[in-house]
Amino acid sequence: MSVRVRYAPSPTGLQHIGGVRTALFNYFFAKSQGGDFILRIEDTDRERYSDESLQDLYDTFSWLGIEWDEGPDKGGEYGPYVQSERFDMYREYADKLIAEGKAYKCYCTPERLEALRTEQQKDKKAHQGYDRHCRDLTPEQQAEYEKQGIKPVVRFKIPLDGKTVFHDVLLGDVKRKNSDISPDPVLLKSDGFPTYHLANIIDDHHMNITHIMRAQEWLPSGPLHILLYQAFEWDPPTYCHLPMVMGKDGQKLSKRHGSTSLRDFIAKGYLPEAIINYISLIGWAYDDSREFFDKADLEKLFVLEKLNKAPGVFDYKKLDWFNGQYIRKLSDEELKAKIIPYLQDSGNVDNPPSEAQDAMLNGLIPIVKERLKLLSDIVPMTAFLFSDISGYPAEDLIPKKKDAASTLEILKLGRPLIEKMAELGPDGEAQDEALEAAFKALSEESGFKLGELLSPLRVAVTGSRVSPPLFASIRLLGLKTALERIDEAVKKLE
RNA sequence: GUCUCCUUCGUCUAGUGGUUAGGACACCGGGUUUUCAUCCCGGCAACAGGGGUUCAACUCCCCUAGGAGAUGCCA
Repeated sequence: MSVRVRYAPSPTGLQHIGGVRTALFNYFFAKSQGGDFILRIEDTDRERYSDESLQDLYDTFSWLGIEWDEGPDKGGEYGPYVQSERFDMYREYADKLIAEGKAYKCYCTPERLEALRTEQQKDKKAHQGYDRHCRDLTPEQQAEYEKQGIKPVVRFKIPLDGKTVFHDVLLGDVKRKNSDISPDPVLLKSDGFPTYHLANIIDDHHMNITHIMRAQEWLPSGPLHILLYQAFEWDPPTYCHLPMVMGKDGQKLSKRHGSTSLRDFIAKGYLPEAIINYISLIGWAYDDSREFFDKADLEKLFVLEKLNKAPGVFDYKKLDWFNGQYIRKLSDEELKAKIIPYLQDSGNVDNPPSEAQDAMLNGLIPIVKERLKLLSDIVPMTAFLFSDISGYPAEDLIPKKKDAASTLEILKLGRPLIEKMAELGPDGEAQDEALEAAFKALSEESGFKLGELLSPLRVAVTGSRVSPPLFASIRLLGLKTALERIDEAVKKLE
């Protein structure tokens, strides 16, 4: 039987690292096995549902370049792939369970359940959860509740004794006493919608899903799901509970740890290649040394056997490092295309870029490429080219161990060389080398170190002690503006 | 509280009875460099603890401790 796996997100929020990791692992497993990857929308929570999250799902995966073989937008022979469109099915199966005595209607109000829960928490009762109040209602009692117009939920009868075991590819056999399983979970809500547990089992069965790969937070639901498969007399799929992704403090990754939604990562300028590569390495490793994998590699190399059991901490710094690596692998043209939107958003470049701006961009790419970690870094890194920089403190102009007077001297010494840069050679590396030679000569002649000579000029031109290479920056800025800035620096010191 | 899962450098990990316990990120130092970054070199740093099993345990078993997750008409 060929492998069929699914990613089944609920459109109640933005796609986040954890969900995407689960999707990726499912996808890579399917592809490595020559199987199919299916997308199913689990929109049974109509209170938290939002169109925006649904759109975000599509946007995120299209950005990642991950495609499913079957899904709402693609079709397929097992559709519909949206649970709200499979509504009737769930009701029928719930009724079937009731008829067979495997489930029952419960008329308890949310208020009663809430009160029950707080009381249990207060008393630290050994067993928490529903007290099975309605499990054995007489027909008369049921009729009474019905008469009151209470809309019941349908609950599953968890066996009172015995135990349930299921096999997990990663974890082995997971055993649990039935008395420890959440007492009689809700299958059908009072609004007629199924809960995750019911819909999930029914759909996975009908969609012929062979492997369930989901985060370990679902592990406690495993026995319940097995019991449900047994109740329907269906064969359960193979389970594999993936280690969870944690924040720095070891808790489940969440917003307070930093960005978690892919939308945030995209906005900051992470590349899909970096995200895919890094995320795939949380809880999975190929061998003892290889760490670069692209999508195609993982489609071939991913194996369940290499999965780790322990949860992994999401390391933003390592992701940054990967991103820098992937930025450097980009061609100048590719990087330029990716950077333009950031410059446009900041208002520094027109849409589309003017001819002059385009030329400037071409010159910019080579000098920023190995300095970028995030694409968005381009904005602060090049701010001096687009806006006034005169706000820097005068002290910044003064090199270490020097004073204002000698700095003034340095600026006056350096200015003529800059002014004549065009005469030293054509724009580009040749000019850089000639200028550098000129400054080295000046250094020997004047006794100032090369760094001491260039630092004040750098600050004068860029407003910062840290910048892209000075000479190239001056060419991009324009010689005229650069000289004006040097003159302003001189005034600042005087 | 109860149940379940987990436990190798700060972090991600390699390791399947005999290794100087390897790699990467981070960090620290050095080199290249007009600053920064890149790049190169070097360093730091781990088998949670205690019992077994065995000639031999990071590797197998048990206990303890710690961590996490679940305990919803959310998924």
